[in-house]
Amino acid sequence: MTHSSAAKSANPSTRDRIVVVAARLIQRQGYVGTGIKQIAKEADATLGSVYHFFPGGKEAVAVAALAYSAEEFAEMLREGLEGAGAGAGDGGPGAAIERCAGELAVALRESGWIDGCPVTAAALETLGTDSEIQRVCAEALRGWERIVEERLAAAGLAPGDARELATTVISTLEGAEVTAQVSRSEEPLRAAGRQLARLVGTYV
Amino acid sequence: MTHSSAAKSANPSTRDRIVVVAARLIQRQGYVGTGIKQIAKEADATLGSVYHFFPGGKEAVAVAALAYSAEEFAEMLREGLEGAGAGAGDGGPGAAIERCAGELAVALRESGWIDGCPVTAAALETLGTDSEIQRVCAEALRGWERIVEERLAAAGLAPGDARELATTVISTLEGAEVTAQVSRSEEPLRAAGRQLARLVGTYV
DNA sequence: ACAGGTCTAGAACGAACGCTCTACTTAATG
DNA sequence: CATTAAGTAGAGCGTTCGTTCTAGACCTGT
Repeated sequence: MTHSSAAKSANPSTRDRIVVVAARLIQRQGYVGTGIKQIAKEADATLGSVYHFFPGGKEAVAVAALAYSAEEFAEMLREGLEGAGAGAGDGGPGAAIERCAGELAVALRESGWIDGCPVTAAALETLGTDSEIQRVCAEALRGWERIVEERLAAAGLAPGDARELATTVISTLEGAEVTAQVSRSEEPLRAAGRQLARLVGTYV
Repeated sequence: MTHSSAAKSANPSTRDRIVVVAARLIQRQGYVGTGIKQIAKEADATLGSVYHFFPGGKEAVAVAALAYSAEEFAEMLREGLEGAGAGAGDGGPGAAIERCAGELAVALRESGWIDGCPVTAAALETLGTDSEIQRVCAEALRGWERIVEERLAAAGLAPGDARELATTVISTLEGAEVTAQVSRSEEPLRAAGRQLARLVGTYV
């Protein structure tokens, strides 16, 4: 780790401010819809600073921003899932996943339905290209799946079941988030949480 | 219906060509990433023609294109689900949904992983705005949910269950499609299909 | 023949895009 | 104090964006 890796300290460096602002803007407006100049302005930086820290230009900024967003989301996922022990005392992994979906729903509503999944928008826009952005998004999804998979395995599921279920959990949360944003309602995420809990319940 | 509503006839009108081409381009590159001039060029039309048929400009073209894509997808969904009768002779609605997921996976692979859900990309990009595009995307999702809901209700599910399951099915397919595109693999859609079939099976 | 829509054709506009460039200020090191 | 690197600052490059505009081609009814 370097001396400053986009931490949310009280006095973030210029580079960190650029990464954090870019992450938020890309999350809301997508990769194509977010301009370098807008990033610079909202991060209280200048164009010169942006190109100083990211000689690779817009794509390099986006890669750093997406990696940051991905880790942020992974953290949220880990915290949300760790509450569920291996036993059934707290409802098991199904209840934990349902709780995660609920948290996502609340956060989404509080943001005015605009702060959705940080990588979906960027990933879809750059599908045709062979950009580095693709790789970061793919890694993010794999990483999130792995977190869920380990949680399910810890709850006693067979490795194959845990793997396939984890993939589906991430896909469902992803899709439910989009549906919730478009319909401006918590219900898709709530429904997805309940159904996922029911589905997980059929394995334990 | 008018005399020509973007039908795939042998001699499509200029307007229809614009709609079809715009639908495909927006599906692949998103709303912001697709230019009016690119649409005109690939549809063998001129800028003048585009603005003649769509005085509302780019947004009007996108609205027509998304409505067309939405109906196209709805058709596919209806055909995929109608095979499943009310009885369990053909596996029931769960198997039908799994078959739909399989069809999506094949079509996605054959397109080189670029022809995903026609409305997701556009919906995410225009979330912050109060554009008409939003409304079309929301209606599309609701329409697809209704198709699945009716299919589940016809299979004997309670109205409440059918509704909530339908929402989850659409969300999951949506998310699994994105995941499949990003990871360039059929597996997310296959897994989602199997898990959805299992989930539906717990109701019948 | 002629008038009046419908449709085609593309030049041109102002704005915004990503990016490059030079000039300036600050900080650390000999 | 001199030197060098790091970081800040923004004007300006060429390009592309969505849109507007004028002009011509085509068809139909009288």
